[in-house]
Amino acid sequence: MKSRRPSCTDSGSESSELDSSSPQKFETVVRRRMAANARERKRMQGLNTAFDRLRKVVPQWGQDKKLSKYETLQMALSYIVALNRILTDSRRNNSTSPRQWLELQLDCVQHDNYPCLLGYDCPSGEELLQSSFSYQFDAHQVHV
DNA sequence: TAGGCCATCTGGTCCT
DNA sequence: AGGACCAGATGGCCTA
Repeated sequence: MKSRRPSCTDSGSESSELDSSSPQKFETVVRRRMAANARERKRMQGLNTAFDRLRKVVPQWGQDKKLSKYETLQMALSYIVALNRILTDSRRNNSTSPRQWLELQLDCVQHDNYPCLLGYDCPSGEELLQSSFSYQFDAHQVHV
């Protein structure tokens, strides 16, 4: 848990909602607000857990730093599209030999980004996928 | 020090 | 009525 903003309802409040006439009413409002805050914290923690799980299954080539939430979503989107493309292409070229299929995949390669693939010296599955997968970390854009 | 990212609070809206 | 979800505001931490 990171830093917490000084809380209105955890201590005292300037919220208009708290202009309650009786002390009992005030107490009820404060209790409700605190419960709502706790629920919201829990909800956001659930969301963050989901992001962490997504980060684990999404590739992070060359990124030693943890992906931001935005980057994680962009990467996931790009990853799904790339997988889908590979699946579609492999079905379409069912009759071709593995070598021919590989060559077809390499047609999609962005040669500027992954020059190692040019010489066919590292056509592993992951690199093949990477080649048709071009989420730009710095540009925050998907190019598939 | 500015900017990015994040956690938290809060009030509004919708749903049960 | 109360919970879930959302978006805006705010302030802390970190890095270039």
